Amino acid sequence: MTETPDRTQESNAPKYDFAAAEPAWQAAWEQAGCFTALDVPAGDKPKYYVLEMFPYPSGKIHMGHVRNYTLGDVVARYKRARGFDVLHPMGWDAFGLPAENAARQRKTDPASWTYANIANMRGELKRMGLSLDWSREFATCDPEYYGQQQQIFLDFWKAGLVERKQSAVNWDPVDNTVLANEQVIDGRGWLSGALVERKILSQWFLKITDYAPELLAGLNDLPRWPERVKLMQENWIGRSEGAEVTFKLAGSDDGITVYTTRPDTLFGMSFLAIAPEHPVAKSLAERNAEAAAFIAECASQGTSEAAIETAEKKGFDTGLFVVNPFNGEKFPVWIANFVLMEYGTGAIFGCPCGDQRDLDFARKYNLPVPVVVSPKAGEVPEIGNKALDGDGFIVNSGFLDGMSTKEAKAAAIAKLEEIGAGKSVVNWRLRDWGISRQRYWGCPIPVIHCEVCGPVAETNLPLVLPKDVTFDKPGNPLDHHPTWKHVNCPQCGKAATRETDTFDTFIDSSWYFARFTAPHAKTPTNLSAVKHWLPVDQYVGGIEHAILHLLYARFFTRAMQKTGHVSVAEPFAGLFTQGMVTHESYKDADGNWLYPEEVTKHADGTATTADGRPVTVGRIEKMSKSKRNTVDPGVIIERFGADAARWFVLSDNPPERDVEWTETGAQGAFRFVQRLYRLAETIAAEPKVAKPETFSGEAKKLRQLTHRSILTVTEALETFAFNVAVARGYELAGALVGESPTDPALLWARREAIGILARLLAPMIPHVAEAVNAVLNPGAGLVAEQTWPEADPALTVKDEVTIAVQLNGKLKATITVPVGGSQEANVAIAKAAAAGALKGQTIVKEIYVADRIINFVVKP
RNA sequence: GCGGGUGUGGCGGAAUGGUAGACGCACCGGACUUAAAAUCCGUUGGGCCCUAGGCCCGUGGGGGUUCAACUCCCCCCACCCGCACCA
Repeated sequence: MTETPDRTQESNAPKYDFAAAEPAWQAAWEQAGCFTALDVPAGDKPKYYVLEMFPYPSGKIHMGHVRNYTLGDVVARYKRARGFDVLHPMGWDAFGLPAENAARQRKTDPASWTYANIANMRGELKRMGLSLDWSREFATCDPEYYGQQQQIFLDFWKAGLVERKQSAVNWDPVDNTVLANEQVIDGRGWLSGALVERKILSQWFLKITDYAPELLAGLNDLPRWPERVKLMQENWIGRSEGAEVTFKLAGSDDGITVYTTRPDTLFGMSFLAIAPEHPVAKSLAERNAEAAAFIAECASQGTSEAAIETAEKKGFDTGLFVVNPFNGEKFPVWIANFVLMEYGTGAIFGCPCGDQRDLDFARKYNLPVPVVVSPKAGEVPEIGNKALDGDGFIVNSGFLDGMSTKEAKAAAIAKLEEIGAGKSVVNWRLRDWGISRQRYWGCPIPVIHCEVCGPVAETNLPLVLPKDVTFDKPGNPLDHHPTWKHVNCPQCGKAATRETDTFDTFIDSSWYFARFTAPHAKTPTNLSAVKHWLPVDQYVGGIEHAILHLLYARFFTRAMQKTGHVSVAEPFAGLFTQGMVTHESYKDADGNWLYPEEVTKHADGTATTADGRPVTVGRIEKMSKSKRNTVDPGVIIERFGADAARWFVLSDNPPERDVEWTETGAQGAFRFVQRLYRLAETIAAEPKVAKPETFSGEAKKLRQLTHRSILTVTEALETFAFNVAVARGYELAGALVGESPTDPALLWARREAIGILARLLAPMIPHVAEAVNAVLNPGAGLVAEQTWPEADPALTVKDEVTIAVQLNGKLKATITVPVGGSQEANVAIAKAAAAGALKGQTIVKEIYVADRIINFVVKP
């Protein structure tokens, strides 16, 4: 009892104990059921569906998740306060390669690894205080989910949206395994190091190309999508108008058909090039060893378009010739590694003067470069190493001479049709969606292959993955399984084989947003629920998904609409794409990457390891495990609290840009949370006064700031300018710092300000907002259940304005005048204010923009 | 290679074609303290002039349109995202 309390320690302790408060407020929200929604709500509250891209359960949340889910949570909490009935669910994109890799390395099975990761990450997300309806949670690897997905696939099949086609995969000839593109490094298998081959397999496809026109046109119905995302999708779908032209092989009745968008340049032909997989190339390879060798070389380039296009342009002269239908001349046929079999007809005609790639190819193999396009009508320009790929005028081209490229296209097509050598066609870059994966940890494709009946639908869903699989040899464990694939045909009863491929995981993420509306329905969707909740009003995720995931989901939704599973065509009415989270990277003297916690930074800007070895501070890069420049959100939340972590990821820059995580920034956020609570305690302890009749001076100014803050924060939240909302929060809080006043009007205004501030910031820092509210109004309800503050219009109108006075556009003075003052009066004031600068100058012109600027154009 | 984006103080960034640098971080100075931390107050784009005060330069680089350009147009550079089997 004689112990003296350590006063130093006590005064050092933060007043706001986030570690105790945050879980307590989370429990209070849960108990009040603030965030649960009904599948089919009664009543007439408007609905708002907020969704963030669900995470892959890698084991721990990362800063990208913290940012993504905080952004979505701000929207969800804000919309709730605005009176919307909000649906804000969370789940797990749980199938995929990492679980199989973990199974191989650690001898665990993918399911238990995945579910353990989910359990851990669920805890971390809950600690963030997100306003999620956890009752809707599911993982895509739950049989309850993927069984419904199998049903959808069978419905698509019946509806004619599924087909079986040949397509190429990356084949590792040593491990006898199909490789993902990311497992191919510099053309070699990541584990075996063997040169990867292109191998053709029979696979399942969804006919996304049937919807190409709709997917393109539908972009016009998405005003709340970023323009750049729509542009990327438009280019990806790649509608082009051109012509198919058939070139007769010299001395044969056979021909090669090319697709071209430049029929106007047919007279500029220099060669014809075909893809290595083109039938003509293949048949040549059968009798020509050199051709076969070249084709094999091309096949070692891998399947990714980037790899093919960045590879050195190479060709093989087949010795064959084709005849140009316009001028009857003969041109050589080459096999070229940059011609894609998947695009157009797998063959092009080469016009070097009008296409850079063709020109590079012609220069490399010394092929002629006939000039047929000119920027000026009638002139024939010199072509160096730069092709004239823009619009212009046609020269040296017979009947096309003198026409613009646009006119010539139409004329050339008309002629082709007239002579029966070609026709006008619309071509799409978009290819059908190959959905077969030769892997275990995915949704089994519910098909049985019968020699008599062909492929037949599995009748007993869900078709569940077998658990007794081994990962001790390469390849697909489903295929290795001793019994799983051997079944009887559901139609004829004869012995048959199960499909051992699983679905592309992009399918899992193409309808989860629909399943969230009724996650426990016995059918894929509950129509009443999807009708009520879809489309998603605000979708939030990374820009890296701008094309594939979002396009697949748009297609899948249309296909589900056709098969009666949903009632809308577009899944996401609003889209926001966030930037990445970055951090400085560090290397030691031996060039090894170091984690931030291994690095000590010094005042002089240098850095060392804990034991004093020098550290090179590298570039700021996207947080990634390989560069070790990651910061664990769990550690950050433990040190600074969930609110501080949320505040920091919102504060430092606009959400669509990359954000750099910095220790000092996190500390700053922590201090703000503390300051806010301290302010509330200070103000709560001030005398409570009745609302005065009038406000003047400082009190009026504070009230004006408070009510303008309502407008500015509201606008910032509506437009995703969360960093601006944060700045306004700092501004209003800053106005409340300092000694407590005695003026009753100011006391009243301060109490009003801190209460409104808490509500304005609650979407961003919900825990401390509750704490502030509780200390100001003990016993009052939760902020999470309050409506959004409303500004008093009388306090938000500006009565004075500061106008810039410029000479020749350069600022010379500012004047503060009543809003709406007359031009005459304001110009007179401006002349007086800038009298010094105007001395000896003649005013040539006055530019007057009311309430903004006065610019005197002057001459000496 | 192709498609899409980004670039503003020491740092993150703000700015309907109209006062560039709001707000924050960091730094520096002051108050409080035996001291430190925390907190509070204040300074801070660069250069120049003799103070008051004023002048010049300045939004990746170069050109252009305009009374006025971070903002619009053209060319270039650097970095980032995507490229169909990573999610």
